[in-house]
Amino acid sequence: MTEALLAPTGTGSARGAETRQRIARAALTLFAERGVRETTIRDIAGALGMAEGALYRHFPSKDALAAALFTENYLRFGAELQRLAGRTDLGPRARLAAMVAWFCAAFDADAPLFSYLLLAQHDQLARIEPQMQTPVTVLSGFVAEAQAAGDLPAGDPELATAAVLGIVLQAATFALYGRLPRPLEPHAPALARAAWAALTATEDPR
Amino acid sequence: MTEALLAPTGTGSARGAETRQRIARAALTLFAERGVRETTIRDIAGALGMAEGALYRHFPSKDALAAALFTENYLRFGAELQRLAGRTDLGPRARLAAMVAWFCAAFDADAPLFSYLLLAQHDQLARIEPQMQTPVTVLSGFVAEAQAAGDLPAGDPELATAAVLGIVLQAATFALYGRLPRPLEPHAPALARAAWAALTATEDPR
Amino acid sequence: MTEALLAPTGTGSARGAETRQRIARAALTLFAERGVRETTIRDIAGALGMAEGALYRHFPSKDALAAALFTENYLRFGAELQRLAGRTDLGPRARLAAMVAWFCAAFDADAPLFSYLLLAQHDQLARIEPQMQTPVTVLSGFVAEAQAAGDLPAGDPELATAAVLGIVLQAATFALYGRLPRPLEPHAPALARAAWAALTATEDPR
Amino acid sequence: MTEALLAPTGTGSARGAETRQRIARAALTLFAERGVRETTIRDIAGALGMAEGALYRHFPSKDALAAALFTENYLRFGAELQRLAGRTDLGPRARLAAMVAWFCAAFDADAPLFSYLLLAQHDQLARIEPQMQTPVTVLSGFVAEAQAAGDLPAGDPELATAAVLGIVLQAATFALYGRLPRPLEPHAPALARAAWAALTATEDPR
DNA sequence: AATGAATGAGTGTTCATTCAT
DNA sequence: GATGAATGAACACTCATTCAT
Repeated sequence: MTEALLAPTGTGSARGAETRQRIARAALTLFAERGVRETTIRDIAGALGMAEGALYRHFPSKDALAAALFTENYLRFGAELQRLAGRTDLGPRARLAAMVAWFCAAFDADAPLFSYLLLAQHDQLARIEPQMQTPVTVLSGFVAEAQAAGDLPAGDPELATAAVLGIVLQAATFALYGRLPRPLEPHAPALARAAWAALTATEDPR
Repeated sequence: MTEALLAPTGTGSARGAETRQRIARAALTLFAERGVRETTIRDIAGALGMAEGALYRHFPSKDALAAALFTENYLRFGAELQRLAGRTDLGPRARLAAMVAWFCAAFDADAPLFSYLLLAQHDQLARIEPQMQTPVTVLSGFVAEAQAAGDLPAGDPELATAAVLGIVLQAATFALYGRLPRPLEPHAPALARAAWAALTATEDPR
Repeated sequence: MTEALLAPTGTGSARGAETRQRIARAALTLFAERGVRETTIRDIAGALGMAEGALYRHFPSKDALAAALFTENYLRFGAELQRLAGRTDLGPRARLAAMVAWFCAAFDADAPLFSYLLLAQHDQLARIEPQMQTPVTVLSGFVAEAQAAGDLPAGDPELATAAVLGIVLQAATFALYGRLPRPLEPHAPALARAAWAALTATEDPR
Repeated sequence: MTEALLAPTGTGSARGAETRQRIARAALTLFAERGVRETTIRDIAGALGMAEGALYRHFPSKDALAAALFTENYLRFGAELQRLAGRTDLGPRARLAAMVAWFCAAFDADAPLFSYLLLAQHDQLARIEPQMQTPVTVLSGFVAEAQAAGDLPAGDPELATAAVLGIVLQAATFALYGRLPRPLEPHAPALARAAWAALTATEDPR
């Protein structure tokens, strides 16, 4: 998961590509920890033990670094999730469980990346083209289709999407703040159960 | 809800208190919209039509303003929520529904405040003393007690808390980004249903 | 001449306007001496004994300062010259002499300004709208009209304009480098004579 | 004219000398277009399709390159001009005409070089030793001698030199900015006439 | 109380130059 | 000889904060 952090946009020299990866990694960690704005180029360079100016050989600006970090990985997350959402060999509940488990595994594999992409609020979202496939649109599409197919009770698909996404992301947030123990994946079955229950909740019994 | 934005810490002059309120309101709106770091004192002063230096008559620093805005309202949110959580005259499901509805109403009444307190990630959280009653601790306490009392199936109370909080906060996030229509309160019953379902979800049927 | 250096675009406070003038003057001197690019904000602030950041309250950027310094004064030069070019009560030779004398006086009154506007090569010229009246267009118009009216022998008006302008500006350049003594105005009659002779030069006598 | 751009100071390898020439040419073009300060080593290297570090095999620093480019060619210009000024077989007017024509031809042959040497303002001038023969000193010497010999009316020789130089250089400037069509050489006779007229202008007729 | 000019410590970025490969 | 990554000292600009008025 980590090796794909930043697509090889650069020169191609082995030295250069490796350095670019190191910069991306250090930046991501700091961005996730304190936010993009509160992370300085000096911080990143310091964490790597290199001069500030050196970073600019590998990406044109801090903004561009933050954007590349976001866009590329966000879309990759979307694609990976779509692969699970499209498993028509599985029933809807199993697909949902697979997606929930994927979120947990992604968090465990790279918490800073997960946090940067899914838990922080950026203006980076503005750079996402409306037709692109993101984790949110994949989840939303899955719910809408399942409702249309009668696999889920009718309801507002966005509200249902919010419920599923919220359950998963808030668990990750709790893990990040230490309210939940890591890794998150052991909790995946319970979270999937909760998510499915939320999706299938109907009128109050009276 | 709005009048209590910032407790009257100052001199006591009516004019002064009013000005302090106006500053708090303008700051909150900008903090919620763009974040604390990306809001300058000049921005706040400009929004109010006053000089930058004047703000320092009413609070000692930008950080102190951000902290006061957070702490006081966060704890007030906790207290208001606790009032609902403690309604032992109601059953657990009704209490949960009341809390979910309260979240929705709070969002509708003051979205910038809601966003600043509950959707943004700050270091402000670090200023909260561990024993203080916050929205999160109230919710967590409610879930733990209900599980202990047998009103909810046994399970990890933090995971269950995350589910409820996530459902509510992600709905608010969607509303903020325009994925859900406002106001949020009409969605409260559906959200409460989803939250209750998530709390009561048990083993996979086999 | 100097008081008009920078039109009062700013706040209006007496303090502020005066400081703006001091900044404009210091910047102009340094820009004329070493060029815009090789003058740093630190240089200007240092020459004034103030902090660098202070300059930014009075103009938005170094480029904007250089542009304002140029445009406003360049157009003012054009207007003052046009006043002389339009003195139809005088014959063409007298008008030319008046314009040459004006150039000399302008140089003597404010050599840095003269140098910045007329002797340096900037991209600032690009900011001048084509229809605006500049020293060059005024001179060119005068020559073209005089040729059309038969007051000057026919010929390429631009070439003739270049001759007059060159005579005056090169004298100023020599004065700047110490090849000619200052002030320049005592040389005005001789320069006017040379300019008139250049304008009226016709075919080689043979 | 171009081959002499930069004297072979280097190792002596044919390849090396050729590369040095290519660097000098690319640097000169950029220096003339935008100025020394606003041209980066990267720009030059980029224009040549070579790496930045490679340039340092051929000259010790950017400043040294700019200085060599200036000094050598400036003195060569002086020498070429002196050859014409010394043509005692010709009368003074013919010699002046030859020098004016030479300026025009030099501009047409290599406008970037002409511009860099004669139209831009550098500190490079400071590196010229006072006794060296430059275009300016040659012209000045010619005028002074002609005045002393009675070939020209008495007058301030520097003022007269400024007139001649100004006529020629301003015409080149106009050609550079597109106010005059290129090539310049067809204008040489008219410019020579104007220059001679300026040199021979005497008292106002009364 | 209020104003807004001034300060000073940063911030992102540039670039001539060096140097390991 | 050539490459391009790395350095380090600027540079233009920002902004929380102070202070004379």
